[in-house]
Amino acid sequence: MLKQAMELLQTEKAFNPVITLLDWYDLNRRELPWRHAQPDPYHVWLSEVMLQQTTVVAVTPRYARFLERWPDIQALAEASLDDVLHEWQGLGYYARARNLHCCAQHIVAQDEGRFPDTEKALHDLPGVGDYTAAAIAAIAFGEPVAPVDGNVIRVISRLDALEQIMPTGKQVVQKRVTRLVPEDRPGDFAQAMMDLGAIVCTPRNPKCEICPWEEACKARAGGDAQSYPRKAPKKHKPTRYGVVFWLTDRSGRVMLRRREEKGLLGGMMEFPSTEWLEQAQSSEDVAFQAPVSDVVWKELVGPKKALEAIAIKDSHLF
DNA sequence: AACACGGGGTT
DNA sequence: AACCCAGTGTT
Repeated sequence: MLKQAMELLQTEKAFNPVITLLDWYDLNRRELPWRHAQPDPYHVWLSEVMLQQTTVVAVTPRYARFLERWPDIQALAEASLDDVLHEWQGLGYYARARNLHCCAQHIVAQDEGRFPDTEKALHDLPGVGDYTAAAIAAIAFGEPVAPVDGNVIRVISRLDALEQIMPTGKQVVQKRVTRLVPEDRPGDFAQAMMDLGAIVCTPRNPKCEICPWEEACKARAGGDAQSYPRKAPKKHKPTRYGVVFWLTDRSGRVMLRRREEKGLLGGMMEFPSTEWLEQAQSSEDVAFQAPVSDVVWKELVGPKKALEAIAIKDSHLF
């Protein structure tokens, strides 16, 4: 039929964003430790949780160590929470490690070790939200769903020049990207979207010249891709200042204290410090808050950088 | 909708 | 020094 031939011709010529993206992904496929042809759900789960708010560079060596120590979910379930938290040390968001351990025990005990295999079931796990449930479902089980993270929000906002304020308008992105998911390669599509956002469609100075979607991108056409996604003005977070105390005894041991069980870094050890206020305190106020008073405190001038590192000046952290 | 939760990066 | 980045859970 002539009509069919015309349609075929058109589909061949028309720009197909999904095909174009998957071709780009296949050409640039990065070999990462958590990439496999037949991904182990446990591996995908661990990598996705570890990658929450954490860079690939930071995750790569830690992921390898973690799997070496606990190669499967049974092994993780048998580990002590303390060991898991120590293995997680330095990665931040320690609730992730607690949830991981809790999930492992639950799955091994209640479900005979059978890993939840649908987006819906995955979402019930503590520490697995919208993004991670969709990511595991697509990558490990081939379910045609689309994880939406910051990368995907950025890529889709630019593709369609969405004026919705993000992340409030995340639903619009979710619907749009879900329509794009190819039935045959949902996992590759998910990873390709995130790679595109991480490598090409970056928050600042996006590399539009090498983007597989350049000709389709509305924001690019408008000449200001970087201004997407639209965002609400952020609240001011004032810097807070404090002093950390470094106290050693004759054998060189350093004084630590344990934080409250609830709240930030609950139950973990820290250096004694003053309150954290928006204005630097007087030396009298600092001395009053010192853990011991019958010593002569010396201000560390040389290693001040180290002190700053310990103090973590970032206002919203302390 | 706003905030808490740690770590990293760029300007 | 100031700013940006951004999943999950709680409120």
